[in-house]
Amino acid sequence: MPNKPATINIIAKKAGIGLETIRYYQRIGLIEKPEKPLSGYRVYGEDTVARLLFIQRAKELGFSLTEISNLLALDDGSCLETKELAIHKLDIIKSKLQDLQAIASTLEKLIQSCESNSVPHGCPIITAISKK
Amino acid sequence: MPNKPATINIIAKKAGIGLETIRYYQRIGLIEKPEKPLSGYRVYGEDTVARLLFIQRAKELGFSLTEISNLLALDDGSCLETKELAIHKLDIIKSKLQDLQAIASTLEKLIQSCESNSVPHGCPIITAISKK
DNA sequence: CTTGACTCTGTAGTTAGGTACGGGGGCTAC
DNA sequence: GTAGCCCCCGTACCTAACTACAGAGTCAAG
Repeated sequence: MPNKPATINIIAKKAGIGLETIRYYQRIGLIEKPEKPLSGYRVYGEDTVARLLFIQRAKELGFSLTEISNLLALDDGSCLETKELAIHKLDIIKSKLQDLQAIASTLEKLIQSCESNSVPHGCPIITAISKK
Repeated sequence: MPNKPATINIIAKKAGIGLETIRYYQRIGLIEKPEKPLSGYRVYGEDTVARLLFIQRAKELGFSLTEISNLLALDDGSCLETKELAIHKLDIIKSKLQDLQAIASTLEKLIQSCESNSVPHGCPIITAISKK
């Protein structure tokens, strides 16, 4: 017996994703449905798996499904626009990083001061962060 | 006439937030409603404005409202308990930082690869995200 | 040929974080 | 004393990204 036809559950496992999620992506047009045999189950190709893996990876990079949809639509050559998107995303991430670094060091200091002199009543954490 | 009583709309403007959002925060217990005069409008204090500003800031840093609720709850416990929770929060922040740093450096590499590639055919960003 | 696992389609529910609205009443100025 | 804001409360609606489920069909093994 040759390898089984790749039905939706098979590619879901290959892509490490739930099959309901795949159907959801189909509904919103993020991936296409293969032609349905007149009567039977749809069969998927490796390209679908690749696309799903791309989506997963792009999600990890902080792209929304809408942005991913745009990215995929740009695949026919418009490198410049893709770069713009990536740069924009990087800017947002960088400023988030700075904010987080600031609060991390603030928290670190507060924890240290908590260790050195026990504060009698009410920890100053809230106040300190509010004042930032 | 002295300054007007701080009704919900006044503090909404002070905190730079919609009044519907404030009511929502009240519904989910993130902020308290001041006592309502037997018949009349609720009046808010500066502490509410401060709390709202804290919430705004913490949200910008990527905390969920639930996490913010926990952060705010730190204010009531003993210093020891507060410290424990602060340390836990710091751990969370640090791992968020690592994730964001990983994302940022990946994006940076992708953008660079785009710059060094002069072929307007098959964007390296798309290609790179597809692999891995 | 029956059984059980799987698929298809459509629709409904979920969580997070709001946003909007309608009916009722209070507050203030003219 | 009434016009025109503003507030209160409850409820409904919204987007994103799923997640679940019902009912019908299909496939493959025994």
